[in-house]
Amino acid sequence: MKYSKEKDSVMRIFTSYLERKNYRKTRERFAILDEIYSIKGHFDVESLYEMLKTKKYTVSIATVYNTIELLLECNLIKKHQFGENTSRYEKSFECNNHDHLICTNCGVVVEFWNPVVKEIQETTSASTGFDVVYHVLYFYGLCPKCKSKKTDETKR
Amino acid sequence: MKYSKEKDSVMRIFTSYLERKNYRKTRERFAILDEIYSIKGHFDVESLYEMLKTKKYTVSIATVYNTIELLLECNLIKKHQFGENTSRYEKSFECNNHDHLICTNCGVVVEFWNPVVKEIQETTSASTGFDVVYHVLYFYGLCPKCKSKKTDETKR
DNA sequence: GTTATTGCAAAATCTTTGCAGGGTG
DNA sequence: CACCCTGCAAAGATTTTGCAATAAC
Repeated sequence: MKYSKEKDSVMRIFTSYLERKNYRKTRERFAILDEIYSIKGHFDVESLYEMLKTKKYTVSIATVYNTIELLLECNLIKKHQFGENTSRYEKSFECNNHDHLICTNCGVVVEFWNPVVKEIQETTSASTGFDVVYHVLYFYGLCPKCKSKKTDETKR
Repeated sequence: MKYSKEKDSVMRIFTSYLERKNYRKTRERFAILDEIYSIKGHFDVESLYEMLKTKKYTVSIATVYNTIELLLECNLIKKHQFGENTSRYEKSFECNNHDHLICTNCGVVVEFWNPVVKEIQETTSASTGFDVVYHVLYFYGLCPKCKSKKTDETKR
C-alpha cells in the first residue's frame, strides 16, 4: 500500500463515514478503497475484482459490490453508465469537476473541464430546492477520427 | 393510432432514415415508434413491451430492442441510465433541451431547463473537435422532501 | 459473545443471439 | 423470390441474494 496524501484523506473520510453509520471497519473495505485510489481513470467491477485478486487481497465479487455501494454513499466514487451495459466508476475525491465526451461510433471517452457547469449546478439548486451533491454531464457525438471517416464514406 | 403533428414528423424522419440505410419499413417498427411518441416522460423496455402487448400490436421483446437501437441511431429517442441497472428512454424530437435532477435517496426524477448547457456544448465542440449531437446532464442530490427528512433525523 | 460482514454459489434481471419461418422490397 | 426482419427460447452478462462461516466490536 503506497502512501499518498490523497489516499490518507480518503481513508480518513471513509473511516469516519463507517463510524458515523456504525458500520464495521473491515480489511476488505479498506483494501478496495486503496485499490480504487490507485487506479487512474475509469474502471468496472470486473477489472477491480481482478486487480484485487492478483495484487493485494482477494475479496469476493459480492463484497466488491457492497463496498462500492458504501463508497457511492459517501461520495468517494462516482458511477457512470456511458451507454454500455456495464457500469463504470471513478474516484471522485478532489477531481469531481471534469466531464465526459463520448463517441457514439467508437466508444472513446474524453474528459473536459468547464467551470460554467458548476454555476448551472448552483442556479439549479437554488431554483428547485434540491441539495445537489454532484453532477454528471455527457456529450455524445462523433470524435474527430470517426467524423472524418464518415465524411470519407459520404464522398464515395 | 392518434394523429398528431409531432408523430407525423417523427414518422417521416424515421421513414427517410430507414430508406437511406436500406432497412425495411415494417409494421413493428412503426408501431413501436408510434407507441413511444404516445408516452409522456420516461419509459423502460419492459413497460414499452407491455403497452404494445395490451394496446395495439404485439411484438417480441427482441424486436423492441432492435427498434430502440435504430431510434437511438437517428436521434428520435434518448437513452438514460439514472443509476439503476435498467436503462430508461424518452422521445427526443423537439424536446432535447431539458435535463434531470435525481434524488439519491428516493430516486425521484425532476426535469429542468437551462439554456447555458447548450452554450457549453458549443464551446466544447469547438475546443475538442467532437461533433456533439446531444448531451445528457444529471444533477444528483437530495430532493426537498428527503432533505427535510434528513434534517429531522439529525435533530433527534 | 453478538451480530454485521464475508464468501460462495445460486438466482434474478436485463439484454443479446441463433435459427426457422414470414414479410418486405 | 431473395434475404432482411421477426418471434421464440436459450444463452450471456451483470448484479443481487441466501446462508453458513468468520471476524469486528
